[in-house]
Amino acid sequence: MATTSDVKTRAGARTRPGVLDKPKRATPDAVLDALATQATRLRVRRGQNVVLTLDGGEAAFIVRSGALMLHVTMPDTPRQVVATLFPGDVLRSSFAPPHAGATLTAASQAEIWRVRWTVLESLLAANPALARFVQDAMAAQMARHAVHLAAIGQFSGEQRVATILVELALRTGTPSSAGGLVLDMPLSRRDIADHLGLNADTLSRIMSRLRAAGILGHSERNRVVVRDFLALAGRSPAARCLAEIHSDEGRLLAQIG
Amino acid sequence: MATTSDVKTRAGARTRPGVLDKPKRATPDAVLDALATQATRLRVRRGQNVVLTLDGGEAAFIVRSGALMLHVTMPDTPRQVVATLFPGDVLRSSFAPPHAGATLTAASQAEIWRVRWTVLESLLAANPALARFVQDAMAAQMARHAVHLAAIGQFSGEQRVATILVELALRTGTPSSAGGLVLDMPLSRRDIADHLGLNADTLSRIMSRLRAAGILGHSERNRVVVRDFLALAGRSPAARCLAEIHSDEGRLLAQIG
DNA sequence: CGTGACCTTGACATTTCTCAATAATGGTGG
DNA sequence: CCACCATTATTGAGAAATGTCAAGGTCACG
Repeated sequence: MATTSDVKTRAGARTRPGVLDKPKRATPDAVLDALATQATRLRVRRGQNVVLTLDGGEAAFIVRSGALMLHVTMPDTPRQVVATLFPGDVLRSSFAPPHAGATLTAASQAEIWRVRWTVLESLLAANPALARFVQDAMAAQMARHAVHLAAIGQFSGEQRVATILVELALRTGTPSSAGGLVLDMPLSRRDIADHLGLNADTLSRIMSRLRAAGILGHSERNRVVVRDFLALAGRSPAARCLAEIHSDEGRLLAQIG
Repeated sequence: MATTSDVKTRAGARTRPGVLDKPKRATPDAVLDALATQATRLRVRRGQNVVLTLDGGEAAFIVRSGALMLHVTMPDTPRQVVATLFPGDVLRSSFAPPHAGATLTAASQAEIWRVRWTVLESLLAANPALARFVQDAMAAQMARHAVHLAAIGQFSGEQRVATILVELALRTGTPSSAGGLVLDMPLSRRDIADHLGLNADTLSRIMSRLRAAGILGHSERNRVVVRDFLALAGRSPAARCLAEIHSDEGRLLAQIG
C-alpha cells in the first residue's frame, strides 16, 4: 500500500494540492508489529489520565485506537487542549512542556502502546520502516498543530467551531438516513471549548446559532447532526486544508472542492 | 555531553522540574558535520522567503544561525506565525499544512542548511547521533508549540505580550548599563502581532501600557528595553515554563524562581 | 427521586477589533 | 547632507466579539 502511494498522487490532476505531495503514512499495523514485544498495551476509558512518564524517565506512546487529548494548564488560566491524538499518532513525554500542568487524558475508550523512549530510539535505528512511520506521524502532527494554531489565533468563534466540526466530520462522520451527517463526539462541550480557546458558554451560543441557521440539527448528548456540510465547510477557512489532510479517509472531499 | 545530562539533573534538588528531565540536546556543530557534504547552505536576509520544497519534493531545513518564521494564511483571515525557528531547529516541508498559504520567512539574517528529505532520512538511519539530534529538536519544538498554543488560546493580550518578551529576553536579552535588559528584536510589531494572534493596534496599545507601568523603557525601532524583568515575568503565566525550556541558555533563571 | 454533571440562555462587563488620523522611522535619490 | 517617500508604529473613538455571572433546564446514575 505504501509503495503505491506515488502512483496515486501523481496520477491525479496536479492542481497544487499543497506545498507538495504529502508523505503517505505507512500502514500502521504491519510496521508497528515491531513494537509488539516491547510495548505495554494500555487500555483506558474516557476521562482517564495517562501518566506521561515511565519510571520517571521518558516514554513514547503510540495511539492504536480511540482518541486522547494532551492538555496544558498554565497558572491562573483555563486549560488548553494542545493536541488531539488519534490512532497512529505518536507522543513523546518531552512533547509536554515543563511547569505547564500537562496531562494526557483519554477522550474515549482507547488503546495506547507505551515504550520506553530509549527502547524506541534503538528500534528506530534498526528498523527504517518504523523510523519512517514515526517521522511521518510527527510531521502530520506538526501540520495539524499549525492549522490548530492558525484557527485559534485568527479565526472568529464561529469559524473555529465550524473548523472542528468539519474535522470531526471528516474523521468520524457517518451519513444518516435524513441526508445529514452524524458525528459521535468523543469530546464534551467543555473539551471542545478548551480545544478552541473559547469559553464554554460562548461555544454553546455559537452552536445554537448554527442550529438556528439550519446547519446543525438537534443533537443528543455526545452527538451532533450536521444537516448542511457544505455550509459548514463554507464557514471554516480551513476546510480545504483539512480535506487535504484527511484525504486518506477520503470521504466528503469532492464536495468541498 | 549528552551522556552526562542525567548526572546533572539528578544531583540538583528534584523539585519537579516538569514532567521529567528534558532531553539534553546534543551539541549541534559536531553532529551536524555529518550533513556538511550533503546540505545546501542558504543565506537569507531579513524578509526573504525560502521555498519550502526542493525540486517539488520534500526537503528538510536545519537552522544554523538567525531566526525564521513559518507562517500560514488561511483564506479570508490574517496570517498566523505558527513557528519561530532558531539555530538547531529542524523543519520538514510537510510540517506546513496544505492549502494554507504556508511561507517560511527570515526574521533576521540567517543561515539554513537544506537537504532533500530522503537524503536526511538515510543519514538518520546511519547516524544515531544525528537521529537523536533531529528527534530532540522536534520534541523541543513540540513543547514550544504547546506553550504557544496555550498562550494564544488562554492568555489575555497583556499576558501574551509579556510571554513573548520573556521568551525573547531569555533567548537574546543582554543586560544594559542602566540595569535593564536590551532585546534586539528580530521581529517587527506586525510579526509579533501575527505570532500572538493579536491585532497590531492592540499590541501597540499593550506595549504602551507596559511602558507606562515602568516595565518597559523607551525603545527604538527593532529594540525593546525591559526595565523590570521580574514584573514582566510576573505577568506571564508561562514564565516558569519558558525559564525551564530555555535553561540551556541559563541566564535570568534564578530570578524567576 | 434526588443529585451532580453538563448544557443552554440572558444580562451585563470587558476585551479586542476596526477604522481613521497622526507621528515616527529608515531608505533613497538629488 | 537633506528632502521626500513608503513603511511602520501610535493613539483615539466607536463597534463588535467574547467573557463573566447567574438562573434554569436536561440527562444519567445511583
